[in-house]
Amino acid sequence: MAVGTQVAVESDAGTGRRERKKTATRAAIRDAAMRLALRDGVERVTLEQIAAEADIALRTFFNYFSSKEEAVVAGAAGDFRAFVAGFRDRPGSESVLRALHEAALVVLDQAMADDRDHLAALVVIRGERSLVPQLLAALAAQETVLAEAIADRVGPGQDEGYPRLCAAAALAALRVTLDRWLESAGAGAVPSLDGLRGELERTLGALAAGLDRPSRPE
Amino acid sequence: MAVGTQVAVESDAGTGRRERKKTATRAAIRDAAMRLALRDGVERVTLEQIAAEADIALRTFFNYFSSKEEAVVAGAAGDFRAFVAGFRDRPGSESVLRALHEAALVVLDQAMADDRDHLAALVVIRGERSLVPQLLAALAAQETVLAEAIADRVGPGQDEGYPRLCAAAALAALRVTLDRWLESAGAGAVPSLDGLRGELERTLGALAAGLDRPSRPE
DNA sequence: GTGCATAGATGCATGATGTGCACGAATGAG
DNA sequence: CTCATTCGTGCACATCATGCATCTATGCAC
Repeated sequence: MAVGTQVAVESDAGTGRRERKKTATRAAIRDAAMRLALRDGVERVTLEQIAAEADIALRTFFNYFSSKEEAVVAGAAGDFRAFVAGFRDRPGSESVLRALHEAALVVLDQAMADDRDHLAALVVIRGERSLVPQLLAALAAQETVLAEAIADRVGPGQDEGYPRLCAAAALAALRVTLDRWLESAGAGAVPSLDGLRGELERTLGALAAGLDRPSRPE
Repeated sequence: MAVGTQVAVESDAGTGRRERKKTATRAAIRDAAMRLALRDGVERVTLEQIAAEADIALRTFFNYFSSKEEAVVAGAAGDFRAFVAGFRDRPGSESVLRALHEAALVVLDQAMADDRDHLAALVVIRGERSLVPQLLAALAAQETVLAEAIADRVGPGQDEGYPRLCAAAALAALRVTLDRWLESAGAGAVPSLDGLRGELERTLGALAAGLDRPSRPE
């Protein structure tokens, strides 16, 4: 490898060649899984194919992921982690939901700037029922982390249950918003990012304003 | 069978012996899976054991569930469905969140009155990481149904995204509340149902009042 | 009741998944 | 260079999951 080979996406724990190789292998597997799943459908791809595509032994696959689904979802899961990490970095002047909103926008921008196709993962997942559980599990894992971050942000001595409730509701809101956006994509190509931004604004606004509604009088 | 043999929990589609046998078999498998999972741990139970316990052929298992996890989670999934169905039955005089709250209380009461151990499922699931995805998937499935029910309740022409957002946030809130309650159970026995009721009240109240909070000034 | 059409249960064969174990090669530390 | 550790790999094995063919029970029409 020459000097400035390729990019340095993801969290390349730059310490030592070993670590670098590991993250590279992990990325290779993830991308291979995604590529094949996109081409043939998740169900019709075998681990053997993925291993071959990533140029590793079948047995090695399990050193990185415990199932095919986990590998395919890994990309999206990484974005979730980035989102939560981004939330932590928001200035304390922003309220909780404001910070969540801004963090979401930052992740969106990063995803667009990145070469990897972040949309592909979501599109595949939406189309394949078997991936939903894994995606939700990845989301739930971040929910715990996010709850801690929220607890740190609002400080102690507050409403005991607020952090987890807020984390769960916020992630649910983001999930629904993203889902509706992808749905509206459906036929056409990428439907304006601005539409997504607007939806985000409205959704989180609704969370802030309160979710109750009267029933239809009739 | 004599006159009043046993109970009639679940949704015994009472039409014909065939349907009755099917639901009975399904329940037998579900209960067998739960019993064995509770005794030995989900991972250490094989489908063969479950099939033997439920007195069916291994192959037959797959006529009812597509995986061991699905069978174990089936009980909880049924409660979710009951909850959403109960929501539909709430009078139109109640606001959306009010109706959700009442429906939750009704399901709780039913679960307590029932002979089947509804808590067991949740306890097992909490303890076994591999079940989380399946549970979340079951919840997500009901999220769609709930969103439709909410849409019907508030009537058309409203905020386009409200039903799904509300459904997702409400189910997330219920999940978190239940989880916190089970967590607090931990050591001791069943920690007062009234505690759970109170938590529910506060959680849904928070959803109604709005979730934003200022960050810690410091 | 008789006979038919269909749904469900079962067995068999087979591919795919996932894990424990052991060995060898690459890596990093001294 | 030497050693300890980590990681990749092959092998064996149990389990999971599905498609196909077959057999049986059920429901229905008459």
